[in-house]
Amino acid sequence: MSPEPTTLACCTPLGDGALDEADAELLAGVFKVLADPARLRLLSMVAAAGDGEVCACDLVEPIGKSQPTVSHHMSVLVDAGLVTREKRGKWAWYRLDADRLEQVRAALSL
Amino acid sequence: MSPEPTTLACCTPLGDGALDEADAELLAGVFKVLADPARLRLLSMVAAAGDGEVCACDLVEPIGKSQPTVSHHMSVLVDAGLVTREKRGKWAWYRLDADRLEQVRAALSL
DNA sequence: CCCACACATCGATGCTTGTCAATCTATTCG
DNA sequence: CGAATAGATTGACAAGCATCGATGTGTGGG
Repeated sequence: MSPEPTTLACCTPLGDGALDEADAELLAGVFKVLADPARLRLLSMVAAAGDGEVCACDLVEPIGKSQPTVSHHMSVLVDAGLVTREKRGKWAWYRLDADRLEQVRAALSL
Repeated sequence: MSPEPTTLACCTPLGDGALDEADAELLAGVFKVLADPARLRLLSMVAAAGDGEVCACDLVEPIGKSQPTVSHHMSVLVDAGLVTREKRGKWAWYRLDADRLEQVRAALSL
């Protein structure tokens, strides 16, 4: 999707006066990632993974979407820094980045 | 916009196992509202209002968008329950719904 | 009563993006 | 090496949406 890996942490909280255009764009980018039901379900599945990680092969069938679509969504989540991907052998394993999620949560503080 | 005022509170937190399709749709709807820079800036301006409320007339110029566009965005925020609108005379006054925002924040908990 | 003003609504338009089929890449195993 | 499998990438298409100009609606002042 976006070439830039959204390195910027994220975000002046809403409460800190009015956001400038740059901050708003950055924060909106994170919410754009969360603004899709399939992506939210995938994220929650990663978050709920028993041993902290989940294989891509276990995501396709329960989500009811095609493999390319799931791969696409996972890439978006990775680019946003919300999950990490590790390829082991033929499989891709995903882990939640809890700190990143906490950052986003903090951005909604007043 | 949407006829339904999004009455549903919002949301099983991400941590509570995998979200079902309905919850995901609902939660994604809230994030969709937040996934626009202009809307985030407007929301932050309402949140930062000195006396707790802000007039629509004070939003158009600083945001750099047309009056219809601002009106549209504010309606979306109202429909999402994030702000309330009160018309007094010729003017529309907006207030932040902090509880609602807190609900959204809580949805990102693990 | 009429005009000016604040805001909402409508219609049209261009861009973004979720989705899938087809294909490509990489890894494992005989 | 060659076949099979997991996953990523590409291309195409449709749907959604941000945006604006034009217009509609309601309010207050003269």
